[in-house]
Amino acid sequence: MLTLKNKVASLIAGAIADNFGSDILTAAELAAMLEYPPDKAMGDLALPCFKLSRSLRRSPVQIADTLAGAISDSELSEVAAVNGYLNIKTEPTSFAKRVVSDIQSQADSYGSPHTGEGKTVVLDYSSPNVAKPFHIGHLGTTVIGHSLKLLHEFAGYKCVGINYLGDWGTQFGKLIVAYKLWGDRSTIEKGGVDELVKLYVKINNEIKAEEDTSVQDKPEGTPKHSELGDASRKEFSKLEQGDEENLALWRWFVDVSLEEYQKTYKLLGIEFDSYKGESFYTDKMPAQVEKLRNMGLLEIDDGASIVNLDKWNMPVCLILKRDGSTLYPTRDIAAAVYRKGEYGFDKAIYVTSAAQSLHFAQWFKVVELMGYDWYDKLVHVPYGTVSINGAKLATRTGNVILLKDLFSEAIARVMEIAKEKNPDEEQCRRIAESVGVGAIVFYYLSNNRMRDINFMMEDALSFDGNTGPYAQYTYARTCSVLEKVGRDAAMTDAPLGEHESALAKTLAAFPERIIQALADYEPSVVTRYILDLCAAFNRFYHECSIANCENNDLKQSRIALTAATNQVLKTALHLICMQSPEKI
RNA sequence: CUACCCGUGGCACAGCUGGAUAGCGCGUCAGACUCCGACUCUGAAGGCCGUAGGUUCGAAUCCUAUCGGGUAGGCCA
Repeated sequence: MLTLKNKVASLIAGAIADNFGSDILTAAELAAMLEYPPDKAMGDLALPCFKLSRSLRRSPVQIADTLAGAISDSELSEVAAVNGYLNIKTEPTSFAKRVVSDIQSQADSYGSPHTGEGKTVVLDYSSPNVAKPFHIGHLGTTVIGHSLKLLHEFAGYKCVGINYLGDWGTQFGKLIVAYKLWGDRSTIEKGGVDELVKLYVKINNEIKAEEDTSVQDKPEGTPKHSELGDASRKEFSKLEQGDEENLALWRWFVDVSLEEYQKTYKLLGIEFDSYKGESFYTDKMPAQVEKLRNMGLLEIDDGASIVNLDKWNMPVCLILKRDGSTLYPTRDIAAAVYRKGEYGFDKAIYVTSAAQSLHFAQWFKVVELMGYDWYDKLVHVPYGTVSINGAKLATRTGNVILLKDLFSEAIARVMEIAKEKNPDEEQCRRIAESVGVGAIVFYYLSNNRMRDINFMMEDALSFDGNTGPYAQYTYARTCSVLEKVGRDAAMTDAPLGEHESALAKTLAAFPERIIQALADYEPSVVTRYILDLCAAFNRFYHECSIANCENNDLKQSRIALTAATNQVLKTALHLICMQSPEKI
């Protein structure tokens, strides 16, 4: 695919060779030097010639002047030298013609860099803990992870989405005890994961109370103790040994939780390729521990087995507890080894909170020390923490918003508005789901993932300004216009105005934004592109009549531009987990 | 104490592989629809880019120091 930058870069490369007899810079290097001028009056592309000054041994002004006189092309209307900058303007009509015909011919694949063909990437994201609330804190990993999956698929990668469920650990011992004491099958069948959470919270409170009582009036340092805690450990140990009753309960808890998470995933249009959770890897850890021990990487420190990472300026990585049981890093290493064997990935992406950055840096290093040559294929993609309306998330104080509640609130608000326009209840429901959920997703994916996000309900559900509904509304508008005038139109030679050519330039920028989004693992690049495209289209739409345009050639061009916008918008919305309803 | 992340108009954020006059949205103020969907568009006010040095022809962007906020740091995940 020949982008404008590449084309201009090769023209410049040719001009440099002709006029300075130098080929020290390749077209690709020149393309990287090209930039977009701050003011469109200056041009559409610019080359600051300061960068060439040293290697060509001329002054920037001299270089710019020479190049300006040496470059001409049918797609370029003006090449001018201004204070050491080489400013290039495109000829709007032929440029737009090429962009739109690219979009028409490539359709759904327009914008794909095709860099992933024949490669596999596994993405580990969402990964909620069974029998714990699935709340707004999980939104980041879920939507960033899925968007990255879609982006990689778009680039041609074979993708494996893994939901690494938190489905193992001592919490299940607690849950089993709680269920046996206070639980009731039909209540849980009816109330789902919420009921499990209630049981879990209740037993944790009871254990804490017992522990506090146990040390009352005792000397300082007396170990805390609780009957329920003991019982829980015992039940978990039975579970580990394959006790049938406990295994059945555990399986059931997992199923009940998963069933509910699926509803949320369905709203987001997410499906995972694997739900192998922590439990799956329990029997795969000993081999890795053995390998570590054989390689002499393990040290015993205060009874625990660790890998010392002093040399890399990191705290020690704990592999085994004093009692010999495994830890988080152990399981992650075993999982990575398994996945490498199973999928032969070219890249393994983990999307988790930035709070876990050290943990990932540590076990990635351990994988390297173990001699696995794919250690550099592991990528941690962190994101900032979420607070709600300025306050931290806290289950205890009730400052949590469950994802299902968040989405139903959003859907309900859209329903209110949609009802007025759409009498058909079923259709109304579908629109409300895609717009309501889309509003939340768009809001979340609007900013740099590393920034801590303060989730403002009012802003997230707002319909004005740079929002999901604005983007979807713009898409619906393109559909509406095209329904009226038809989709089949090609660009003509009719001269274009500033709004048409601004739109064409924005459409042309899509491929490089996708490349950037992939390079930075940053879905917000796509979100921001969508806003740019919507703004360009809405300006065009407002100023230029499409259906009622009297000049038929111009009308054809405008229809073609609208169809191209429709195509690119649809692709882009999809890449950030948004639906694109044709009517709102 | 140590490491990482974030500090840009009242609010919430772009721009950060150095480049020409720092952008968008919300809010505020003033405008635009006999016209393809007004959930749209146009204009104005509002910022010495946390602070101080340094590198450079050129710094919001790179380096150093410092302040403020967040997160993590051996038996949780």
